[in-house]
Amino acid sequence: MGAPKQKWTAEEEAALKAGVIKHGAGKWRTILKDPEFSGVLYLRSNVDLKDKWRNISVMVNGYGSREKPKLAPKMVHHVLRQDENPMAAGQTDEDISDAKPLAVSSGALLVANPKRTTVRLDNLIMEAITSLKEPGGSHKTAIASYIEEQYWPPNDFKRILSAKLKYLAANGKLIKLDTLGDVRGLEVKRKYRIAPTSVFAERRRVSPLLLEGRQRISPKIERDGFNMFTMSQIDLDLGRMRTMTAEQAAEVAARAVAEAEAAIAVAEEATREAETAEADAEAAQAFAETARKTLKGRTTPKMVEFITASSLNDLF
DNA sequence: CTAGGGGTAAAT
DNA sequence: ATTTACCCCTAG
Repeated sequence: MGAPKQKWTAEEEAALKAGVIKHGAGKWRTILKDPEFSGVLYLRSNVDLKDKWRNISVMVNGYGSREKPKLAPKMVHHVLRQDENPMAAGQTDEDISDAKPLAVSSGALLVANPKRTTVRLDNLIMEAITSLKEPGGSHKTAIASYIEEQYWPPNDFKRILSAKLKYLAANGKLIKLDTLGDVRGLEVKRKYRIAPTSVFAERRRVSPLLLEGRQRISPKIERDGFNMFTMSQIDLDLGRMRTMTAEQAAEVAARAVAEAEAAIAVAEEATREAETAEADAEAAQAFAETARKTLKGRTTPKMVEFITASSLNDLF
């Protein structure tokens, strides 16, 4: 029957949009095979992409290919920014009209369309972060720039953005890095990254062959010798943890995981031969590991369950 | 493979 | 009730 439902995540949507820009609407197989997107879209089929694109289009102007026009085409104030998209060049007219939903979608949504003005700034944020693909996450300013570039946000947008980021971070949808400092010259502090949503919910029907592509979590780091500075920081945090409530500790542990991932992402990006980057990433990972063990060892069953339920397992 | 038409059902 | 994800089918 139907389908148990797997809502499209913001990053999948972003990947789809990016794919359409890069390869054109309709080149779904191509988008899917593109290594740049296969990592995110590996559980979607070409038909899924097509249908999703259809849904997006429908959402934008009351009628896609389906749905009869009940309302006369309202002239949307052309708030649409004729942006300097890479697609302007040598595209067929078909491609241009096909790619329109993307442009209209966001631009119009944010400013013009009265009904959908409330449209998820959340999603824009997610899209920004995933599209920026900055290792370890993105700063508020980068996120703001991205959104401003792509859309036409209201003037008080930055204020709202700040509030929204704070809210999302408090809610666990985003993780704000702050205990880690620089990793190999790259600032990680105050970056926001998308929380590990345990995207590991496996799906039936997924061709095993497609899974080969990319392992979610990082390279084995096989150095020995830890960064002593970071280690003492870890000790400090662990010590503090013992005096916390279960919830607080769990939060810290969860964040530790996120930061370990961030550090690893940064380490992957920053020059491969860099020893210190790896050491830092490893230290962070070790911290998370230790945190997990410590927590497990001393907590109530309920707490262990919480931890397991959160994305800790994805990492280890 | 893609475009669409059309349908079901889960979420909201 | 609407939206949204997914399915299936057919014609190019």
